[in-house]
Amino acid sequence: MKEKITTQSIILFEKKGFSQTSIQDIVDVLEVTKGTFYYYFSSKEQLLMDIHSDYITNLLERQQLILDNQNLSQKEKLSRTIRLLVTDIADKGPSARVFFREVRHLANENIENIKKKRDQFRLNIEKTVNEGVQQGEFRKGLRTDMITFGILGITNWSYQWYKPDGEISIDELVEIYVDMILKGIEQ
Amino acid sequence: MKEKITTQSIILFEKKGFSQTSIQDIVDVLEVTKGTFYYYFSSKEQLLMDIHSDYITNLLERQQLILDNQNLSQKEKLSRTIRLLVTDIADKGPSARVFFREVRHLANENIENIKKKRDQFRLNIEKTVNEGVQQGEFRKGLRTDMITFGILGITNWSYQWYKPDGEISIDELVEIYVDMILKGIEQ
Amino acid sequence: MKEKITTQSIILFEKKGFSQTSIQDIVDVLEVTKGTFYYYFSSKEQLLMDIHSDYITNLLERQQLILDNQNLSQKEKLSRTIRLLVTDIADKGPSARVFFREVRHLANENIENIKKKRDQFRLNIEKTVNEGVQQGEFRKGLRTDMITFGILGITNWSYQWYKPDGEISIDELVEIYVDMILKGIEQ
Amino acid sequence: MKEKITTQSIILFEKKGFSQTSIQDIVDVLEVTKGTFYYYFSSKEQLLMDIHSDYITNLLERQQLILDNQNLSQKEKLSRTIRLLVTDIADKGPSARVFFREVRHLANENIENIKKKRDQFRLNIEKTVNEGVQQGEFRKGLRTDMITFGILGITNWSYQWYKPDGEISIDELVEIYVDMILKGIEQ
DNA sequence: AATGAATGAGTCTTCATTCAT
DNA sequence: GATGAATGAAGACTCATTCAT
Repeated sequence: MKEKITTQSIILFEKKGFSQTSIQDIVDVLEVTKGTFYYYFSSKEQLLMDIHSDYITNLLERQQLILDNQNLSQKEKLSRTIRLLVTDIADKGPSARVFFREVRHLANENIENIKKKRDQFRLNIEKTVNEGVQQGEFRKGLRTDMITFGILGITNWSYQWYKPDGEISIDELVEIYVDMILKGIEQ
Repeated sequence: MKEKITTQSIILFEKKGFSQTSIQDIVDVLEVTKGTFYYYFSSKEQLLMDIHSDYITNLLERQQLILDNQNLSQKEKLSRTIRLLVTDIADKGPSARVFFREVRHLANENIENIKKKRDQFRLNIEKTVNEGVQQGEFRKGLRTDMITFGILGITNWSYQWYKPDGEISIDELVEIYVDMILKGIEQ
Repeated sequence: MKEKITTQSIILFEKKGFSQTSIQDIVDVLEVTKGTFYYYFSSKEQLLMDIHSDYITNLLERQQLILDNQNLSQKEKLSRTIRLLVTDIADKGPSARVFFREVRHLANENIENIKKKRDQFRLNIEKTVNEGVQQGEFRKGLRTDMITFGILGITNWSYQWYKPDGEISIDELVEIYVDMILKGIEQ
Repeated sequence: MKEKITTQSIILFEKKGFSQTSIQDIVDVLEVTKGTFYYYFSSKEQLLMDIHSDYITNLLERQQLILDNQNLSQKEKLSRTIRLLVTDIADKGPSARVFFREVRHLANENIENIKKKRDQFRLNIEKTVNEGVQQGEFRKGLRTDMITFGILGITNWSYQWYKPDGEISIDELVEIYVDMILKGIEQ
């Protein structure tokens, strides 16, 4: 039941936004009562926290798998990280969108842990770019921190406009963005 | 008074979010009463509509000035458009952030006009890139629609993380992003 | 309206207790809506605070009138204070009972001011007894602080059992208690 | 387990009040579940009833022991009854406080039996005073019913203010009150 | 003897909105 | 132009209670 609530909440939060989704909305779909919700979650915010925490934790784990692979060039690592983010639109679209949109609704105590992991993910990308620079794969003199924000901008913004049933496939999109980004920073 | 309400609302919407800001919050700061608010605006959503409308209209106008300049190459037009977007963070930060974050709260009737202008802005960029391709400034075979979303991703995402009092200036940031984007798509 | 809400609340708090009385109960009787309640009071506890504050402030004022009268002996001052408390059962029964019963529901921030006045009232009695001892009206060696608690016990407890339409009048009760107390402590 | 629940409930009821204490609060401390509670008690009110019933039954028994002692004067009987009540603050503080404060939460059906015993306790005191009057220990013409309420006021009120770790001991307090009361009513 | 899941009615509170003045 | 009073619908959350296991 806890899982059913989480799943349903993600769908509703994505569709209507966190603020616009009431507990009643959630439990109505599941045909249970509000009491049930509060049996599993201490508050609406706690639920959002769980969603965020699950998502970023999983994302970080998958990023780590890429980084741990010693055989990959930095270009390849960066490509795969971009692919990771973009393919999540199709695979975990709602979770991902909720994750990127509703941070604001996490109060200070809760947000710290999430924010730390979020920063970790970003810093991992920055490190990859840095090493790419040192190893001559990317241009010298890049502001790698700003470049990293640029990369995240491209990928994360796609959560705003990408329609899974639109005219372009995820694979094509990944290719286009990888191409644009690598050309943008390589020697 | 109408202007004071708008200005104050933008500040509060940016700080706390649209949903989390009550009419009471707004009028409290201005030391007037809720009745006053409803004298000038028919609803909370109408106010948000006005803010969005003002912002996108102004943005479009300034974009048009760039596009109308016959002496500029497409690269230059694109650079200036990027500059336009990024400098707004510093100059119109709150408005811009409200614009990019709170679209969701506009109901269908209101959103059409805004959306049309928003799309227009994007299509203007796409057209610039297209012409750049035709004139040999940018690579052949680019999916210019996706590239455009990528460019917007880079610029708009900066509204999420840029701190005006941080270690990097707007001008430096513009330079970095123009460089990254142009390198990413030029011949 | 604010006054009507206060008056009605006192009646209901006395009859059913603070916890058992809902805002709905209060506004139902007045045939207004809950919104109205919250237009005048920021919370249920705030209302209780107001009730307590009004009561103790008024009680202190009337006590002060007695103490300021230079012509009275300490015995007389004490008699009049006892009369003050006991007659309030008839005159302000509900307020008084709410005051003596529902202190517990005031959270820490609110209670301080009330508590201070409450203590002031008690200390005023203690001072009267003390002076009575010094002037030879009351016995030497009395623990005047404990005696004061005893006096308050007698009077305040009457709020628990006294029935205005019972077989004994307030005036008779005052006489009995004044007699008992004075005999208990005089030379 | 039943006893553990009762003991723990008394502590919590005293600290937070009956209404403010949830079944969850009680079972949390005992590290059992709500089901367990309802295995032993049919309702929250039933539990409160049990607590009241236990307390007053025990109090009555101990009072009876005093009254049955043929060798005691009425003064002595009264003294011992006062001592009985006041020492309970130290010995059974929480139970006693719950008993004196939370009567209100007993609904009509339950309260009858308790009330009868409560009245019995009071009437036993009244009878002692009456006999004291007849035997010339106390003054003629006393309204013994009101005097009894006065005595109970003094003792019961001490449950409101007495701090076990304060500057006065129970024994001293008993002495002071016995003195005050006896002087107040004796020949 | 005890649990864990679920209920449902109720609680306080918020807030956009209306309207007579 | 602006106010102050009032509304009413909705929101998050609590909690005593039930019951199959």
